[in-house]
Amino acid sequence: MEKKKIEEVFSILNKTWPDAKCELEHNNHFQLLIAVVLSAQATDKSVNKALNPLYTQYPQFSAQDLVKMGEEKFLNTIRSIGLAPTKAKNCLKLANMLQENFDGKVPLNRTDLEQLPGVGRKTANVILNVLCGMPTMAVDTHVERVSQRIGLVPATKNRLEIEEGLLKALPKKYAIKAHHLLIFQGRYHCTARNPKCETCPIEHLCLKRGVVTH
DNA sequence: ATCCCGAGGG
DNA sequence: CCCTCTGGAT
Repeated sequence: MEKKKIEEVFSILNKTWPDAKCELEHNNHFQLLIAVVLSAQATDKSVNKALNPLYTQYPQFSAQDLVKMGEEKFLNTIRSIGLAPTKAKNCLKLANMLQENFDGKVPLNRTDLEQLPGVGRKTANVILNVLCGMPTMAVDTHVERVSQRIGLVPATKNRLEIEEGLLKALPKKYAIKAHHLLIFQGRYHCTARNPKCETCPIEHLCLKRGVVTH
């Protein structure tokens, strides 16, 4: 898609969702990291629902607190989230690694983040974007679907290609916010099933134009 | 390519 | 009932 049209897409998305931001509740870096790890193949609503009681009771819940709590108890608090046993195991190991290697703090660079269990490129990109204001592009199910439907980048299922294509095509003005604009478009409008094409604010710019098949 | 796997929506 | 959700590790 031409640069001018891409700029128009993000301009409209920005007007549609001026307050687009991370919707995972957290009071500190560690809580956000845990929330993002738990959000894999799960809605942020379900993650907030499971973590809210914990974070309300312990507003500064930290890596040390999670280690003290233990895997079994933590698993019970997150049971309502899909893939819970794997995630609980990863979170405990992650908390231990933070204690041992990073003074209990969340490392704010890609290399260290991606060494942590349950943390891959997408999660690292979210952390760097939300906590550091870095212009990263976390490509998840929403960003992949939306950017492919609109035609922002050439058709591919390779998420790294999509990430690089988007970063190259993005107007710098929206470099930091773009990720959340695409998330909101995907979450509330360009949904996987039954997308609301009839009332889509960028329908006239979309490659699909209401002929989405899946 | 396949496995991990619960709630919510349609 | 079936599909989807801010993926990651093997």
